[in-house]
Amino acid sequence: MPKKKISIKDIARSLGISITTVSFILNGKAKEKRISDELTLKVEEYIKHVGYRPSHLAQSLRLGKSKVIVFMVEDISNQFFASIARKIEEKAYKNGYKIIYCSTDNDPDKAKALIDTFKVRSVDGFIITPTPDLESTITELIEEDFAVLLFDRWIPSIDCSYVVVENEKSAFEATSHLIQNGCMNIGFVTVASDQIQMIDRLEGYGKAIEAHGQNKKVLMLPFHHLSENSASHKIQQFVKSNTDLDALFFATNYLAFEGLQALNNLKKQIPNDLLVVSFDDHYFFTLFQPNISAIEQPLETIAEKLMEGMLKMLNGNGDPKLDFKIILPNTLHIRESSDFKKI
Amino acid sequence: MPKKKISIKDIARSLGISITTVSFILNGKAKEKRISDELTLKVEEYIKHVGYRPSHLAQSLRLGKSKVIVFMVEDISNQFFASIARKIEEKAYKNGYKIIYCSTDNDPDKAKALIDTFKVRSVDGFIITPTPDLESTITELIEEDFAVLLFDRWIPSIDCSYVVVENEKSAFEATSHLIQNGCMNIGFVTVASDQIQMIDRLEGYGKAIEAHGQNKKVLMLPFHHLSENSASHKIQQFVKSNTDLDALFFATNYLAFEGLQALNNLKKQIPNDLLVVSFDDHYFFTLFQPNISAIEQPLETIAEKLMEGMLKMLNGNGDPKLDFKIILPNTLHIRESSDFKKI
DNA sequence: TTGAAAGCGTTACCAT
DNA sequence: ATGGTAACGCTTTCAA
Repeated sequence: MPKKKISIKDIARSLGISITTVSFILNGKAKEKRISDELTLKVEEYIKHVGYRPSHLAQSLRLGKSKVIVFMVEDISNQFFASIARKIEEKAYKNGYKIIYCSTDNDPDKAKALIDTFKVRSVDGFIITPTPDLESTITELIEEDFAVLLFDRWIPSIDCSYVVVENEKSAFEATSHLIQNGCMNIGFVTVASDQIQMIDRLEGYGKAIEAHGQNKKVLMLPFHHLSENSASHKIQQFVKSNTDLDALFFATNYLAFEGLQALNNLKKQIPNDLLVVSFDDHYFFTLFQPNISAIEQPLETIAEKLMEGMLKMLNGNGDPKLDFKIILPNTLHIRESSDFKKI
Repeated sequence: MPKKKISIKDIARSLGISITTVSFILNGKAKEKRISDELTLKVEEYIKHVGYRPSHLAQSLRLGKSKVIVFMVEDISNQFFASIARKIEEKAYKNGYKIIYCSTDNDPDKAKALIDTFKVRSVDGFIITPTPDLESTITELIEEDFAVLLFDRWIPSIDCSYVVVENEKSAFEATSHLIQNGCMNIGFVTVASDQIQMIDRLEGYGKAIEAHGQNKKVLMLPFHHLSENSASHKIQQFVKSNTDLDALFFATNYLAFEGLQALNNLKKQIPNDLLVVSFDDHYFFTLFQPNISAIEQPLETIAEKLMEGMLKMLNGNGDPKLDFKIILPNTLHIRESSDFKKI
């Protein structure tokens, strides 16, 4: 027997008072509206007694705000996104927001369809890792007064708030670190993608290489079908055909995993034959023997900033088009894979 | 300039017809209600023209269904749960459902608070990995006619649909496999928890050990504060103080990770010094050298069954208390860590 | 074949 | 100090 759902009206009727009064008390406006303490107390007790809970649905409809934030990422099962999801969740709930997630697979059509679904006036804000070709969709979103916050990557051509990390700088640092450790031929393994964070990482690598008068050796893996371990094969080819390679810098951790597989197949020793560094630290890198050097993104801070920005936009005191653009520094963890002294 | 939100009323007014007619056409009841093809077409075109989208909020309020499912797990950043989340998402969206996620950290109070939050009539169903002490809360949920589906673990004392895997059987198999490979002293590493799936795994291990007249060697790690690498330390102690140990069976993959760390610190060779098997396969296990044998849960099938069950309950033709109890088989992947022939 | 109106549960303006 | 009521956007019964 379903517990009978009780509404404000029921309360009002039972207590012989009006809906308005109950509503005022519920919303803490008892004092302001000068409702007697006596009645207030009586109502509050009754409410607790019958276990009344207001309907968020009705409130949302009435107030035009749903207290729902969409968290749209490339793939929620990716450790990086899942970790952020975990951290954001807490902060959101603490502020009375719920989070709906969805994955785009970096497919623009899917992303657009998803955004379209959510635009149907039932969400307040969007936290998005934009796929390519999303400029107009996002611009529309902003014009329609949704709170929009990009992260992981941003879109240079539009004016939209974001939270990202220093991709170029960290890639530059990591590459320089390899060079300082004596590497003369550093290969960079990345995916063929016009995602800005990938371009920035490549850029950082390139600048460091050029600054030392070395030559760039870049392996661009096709973006799709990476999962079939063709990636590992391709990396093997790359290493075999570039016999003078003395280091490998992976643009993401999943590329590094494939790469480690490849190096293992080739019986290459790390760091004796090749030094290794990867973007995106992972629990696994410290478990692996030897430990793999990696650039750690500040997950906690990213999540914090994300919620901070979102809440600011949502509670938008005044400025609706708040300019919230955050670029966070990373941490390079130098481990055994790129430093003989650590071995 | 926010695009003006357009409602059924606007459409009706613009076209000089009634709201009812528009609603009927929108809901595909034009034929049934015998509205002229002419008018139907006109309305449909107008709707497309102005880009009208119905308000889910208002529909939900009216229909008493929100098309939202809560996915409540122990920790959404855990690879296992994140993977299921990813797979469920797709199926849900395809059926017009949205998914709100939340993590309990296996804390009953948190779980209760979360459920309480969602009960506020704005969700249709719950997919839950129950924490301890949740019997009454879940029973209530069911009584209040929410669709409830447990997974990963279930609650023996209450009658509630679930999707789980054959924990005991697989643990039995894995243990037997170790015994067949000559192990005489198999240690079982688990967490001190009364989660049924953990108990079942221990049970499976125990039965296999007993069936061969061997002795049980169980290490129960405290459930909380596992992250500080005390777990690894404790496993080291365990291995050191049980010198005759010739195999380790980990009840979950994160325990295995800690264990591998520990074995590495102790300079133990796998499989020469110790064979290793773990519950819950992980990408990492095939990357690690040597590859680690593991029991793989059928993620895809779990997600499939979860959505299948959920949809059945939600569209509940007749039976509201549908008895949807699924127990899925796992796959034991025998790899180098437990089989000398594979090396 | 179409329309009026009630009702879902709120909030907030305007009365009293 | 408290109450009546419109409105949020939709579905559906009943009437015409």
